[in-house]
This record gives sequence, structure tokens and C-alpha cells, in this order.
Amino acid sequence: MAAPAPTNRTIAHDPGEQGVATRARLLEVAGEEFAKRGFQDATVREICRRAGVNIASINYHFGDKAGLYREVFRTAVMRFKEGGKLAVPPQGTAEERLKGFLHVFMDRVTGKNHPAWAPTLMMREMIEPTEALDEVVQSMIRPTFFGLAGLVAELLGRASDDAVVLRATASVVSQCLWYRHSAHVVKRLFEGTSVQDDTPGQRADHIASFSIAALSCLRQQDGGAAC
Amino acid sequence: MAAPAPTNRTIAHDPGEQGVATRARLLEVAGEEFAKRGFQDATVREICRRAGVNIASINYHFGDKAGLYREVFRTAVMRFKEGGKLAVPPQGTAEERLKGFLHVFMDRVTGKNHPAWAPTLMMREMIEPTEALDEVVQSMIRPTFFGLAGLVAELLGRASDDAVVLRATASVVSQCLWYRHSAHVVKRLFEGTSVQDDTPGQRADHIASFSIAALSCLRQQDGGAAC
DNA sequence: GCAAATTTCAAACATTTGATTGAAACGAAT
DNA sequence: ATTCGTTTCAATCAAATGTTTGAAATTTGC
Repeated sequence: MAAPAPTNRTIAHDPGEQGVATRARLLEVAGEEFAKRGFQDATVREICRRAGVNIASINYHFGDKAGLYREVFRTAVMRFKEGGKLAVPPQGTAEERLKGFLHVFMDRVTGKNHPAWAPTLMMREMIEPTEALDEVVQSMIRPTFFGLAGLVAELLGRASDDAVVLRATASVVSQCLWYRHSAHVVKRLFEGTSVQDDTPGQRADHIASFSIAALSCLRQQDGGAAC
Repeated sequence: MAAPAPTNRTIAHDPGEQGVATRARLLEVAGEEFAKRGFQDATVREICRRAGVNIASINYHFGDKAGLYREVFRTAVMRFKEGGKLAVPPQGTAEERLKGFLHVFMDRVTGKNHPAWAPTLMMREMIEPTEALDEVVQSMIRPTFFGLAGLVAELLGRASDDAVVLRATASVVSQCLWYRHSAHVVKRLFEGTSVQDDTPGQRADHIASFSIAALSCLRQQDGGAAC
């Protein structure tokens, strides 16, 4: 994905009302095309055809193709954020809060509060990171991860920067993310099995059980007890 | 990634000795380029330049660009398989066998027994699946997953097609795969933390502890005991 | 209604890309 | 040394691609 490289094109116009509508259509279609095909394979002609606008509109509104991509990405990140901060619930036992978090996280991972194409775009970014990934990690992933690490620390009775806490936090989030990243594999793997039609909620429930069991057991082992 | 679509080009030549060397160079370089840039963005000119061969060689040896891609993919899958079947060790307690499996799996996931570019190519395939993904799931992923499910079933005292077993197996493998799929995120996220320089072995050890704790605890809960 | 700003348009452009082609070079077998 | 098969070569081609440009159309503000 050679596109999101910096360009010398920095001028894009502030839109009037007509411009706003055109921009919105372009962003939505481009999001789909970039996600589906990747930056290089997605063409400005197809994007414009589908959006019903003239091909020069991309340069007029976004500077160039790369500018369009960057705006698409920014839009996706903003949408993620509009869902609100992905924080650990403030009320309840530690176990309840973990379960609550996992339900919200799983919903978020699965598709709530962002355009359908946004996760795929994120996955592409993870294969070929640009500076945009740094921004995403800093403003979204890190706060979420370390917020959860606080709760894991509580459950383990350790400091939240402890290596065991961080690894255990990774163990928790990875279970959720696998269903997103490996969705095509999961579909094929589970076809015809008893978990083929699992809902995000069912998965969240299981992950909560598995993780809470692990954490409480590890905590007891720390106290010298066999679990 | 529009490339791996079927083409009408089926003729490629069986190689003599010179051809074997040329093919090998092309496959290696193409693997890197396709992984790094994706099919569309990788160009036959750059691949040939780097391999030190004439541009017509691709059509001569592989039929066309798509044919080269398919052969690259086949090569990667073969290399994975040459590492031997990813099976649960036959000896030891169930816990020891799970730990042993996780170490081998983690090594495999992290980079042993295949070209450095192969996992990235797999990840691209997971974003835009082709028929090649079906083959990979069938011949590699499924046997590994359900082999592990047998061990998880043993640890849980349930049938190996039970929903809880399958979900728990997913919980185990996902912890390992996260480090591969989210490698760029993990690097950024853990920078400066106590787990920044974790080895695959350390991660496998933790995942084993976490998972064994979870499984034994879940088993006790099944028996009516609090864990 | 008018002038200025904004937006869109169609044609054109330069470059890139995968594929093709006839010939040359090379290797293998007799 | 010769013939045949294999492999590589350089030039060429057709199509696709992102970008540009001057003008026309539309919108906006007074």
C-alpha cells in the first residue's frame, strides 16, 4: 500500500453545502473500495463512478488519492471514537466489570459504531503500518489496553505495570480480537459445529468465564494454594 | 487483491536446470514483494529486477503474474507443512502436552520453518480470501485446531465436539495468534514496558499457565466446586 | 440581479503496467 | 558439429491509471 505516503498536495477546499454532500459520498464509497481492494487496487474512476461524481472531484476536495485515503482513515477513527471511550465499567465486582467490558468490547470489535468497512481497513493498516497506526495505538488502543490492565491487576493483586498483568491482559483481549482478525477462518473452521452460530454475546460470555477462571486461579497460585 | 483470480493461462514450462534456478529466484523475490506490497502493488518489473531475470521470464515460467502468485502461495504452504504436522505431543501429563504444544505453535507462529514473508502473505489472504484460504484451512488449520481440541476436551472432561471445548480451544490459539497478527501493534503497545522483549518461549509459558489455570478451574466448576 | 466563490466537467496528458513477440543465446542429445 | 528444445532477451503494444487544465455550471452572499 504505497499510497498513504506523504504528498506535496496539501490544498483541499473547505466545502459549501454541495461540497459537503459530494465529500460525504466520496468518503463512504472510498472507504468501501479501499477496504475491499486496498489502496492501490482501488481506482479513482471506480470510486467516482460509484459515488456519482466527476473524477476531478477527488483532486478538488482531497488533493489527491492519498489525501482521500487519509481522510477516509480519519473518518473511520473518528467513528470508532464516537462510540465513546472503551472503558471498564465503574460499578460492580471486578468480575462483573470484566464481563461488562468484554461484552462492549466484543460488540465494538464485531461491528458496532463504525462503518462496516472500517475493521478491514484497520487490518490492512496492521499489515502495512503507516504513521496512522501510531495515532490509532496512541489514542485508542493504548488507553483501552491499559485501562483493562488496571482491572486485571486488581484481579491478580499485582501492580498494573507488572509483566504478568500485561501478559494476562494480552491474553484477554486477544481472545476477542481473534474473532475479528480471523473471521474468514473462523467461519470455515466452525462450519457445521456446535459453535457455528455463536453470537458476540455468547463469545463474550465464554471469554469472561475463561479469563476470570484463569485470573482467579493464577491469583490463588500466587498465594501458594493449588488451584 | 484482484490477482489470484483464475486466468486462461494454464501453460507454464517444466524447467530444466537453468529454469529451476530462475524459478527459485523469482519465487523468493516475488514472495517478499507480494507480502510487502500486496499483489496489485507488487510489479513484475521490480520482481524481475530484484531477481536478476528478464521480464518475459514470468510469463514463460508461470504463465502470468497471477500464476506466479499462486505458485508463491503454494510454496509458502508447502514450507509450513515441511515443518511437520503441528500435533499435540504424545507423551506426558495433559498439562505438559499442552505446554509443549504451545511452545511449538508459538515458534511456528513467530517464524520458524517458513520464509519470513509467509505469515504476511497469509494475513493478506485472511483479509481477501481466495480459494487458497479454503485449502489452508482444510489441510493445516483444521487438523491443528481439532487436534488441540482433543487435548482441551481431556482437560475439561468433555466431548471434543462440545461447544465449551471448541470455544476454549479458540481461547487458547487466539492468545498465540494475536502476537502474530497484531505484531506492529504489540511492538508499539509494549514499548518501554516490562514485557517489551518477551521471547516466544516466555509468551508460550504464560499462555500455558493462563490456559491451564482456566481449564482446570472450569473443570472444577463443572464438578460443582468453587474455584 | 449581479459578482465572486465554489464546484463540476470533459478532454487530455504522462506514466506505468502486464503481456506479447520474434529472435538470439544457451543447453542437451546425437 | 549439428539439431532440437529450452531459456532469455529487447522492443513493442494496448490498456489502465492518477493527475491536470481551462471552461462551464452552480452556489453563495450582497
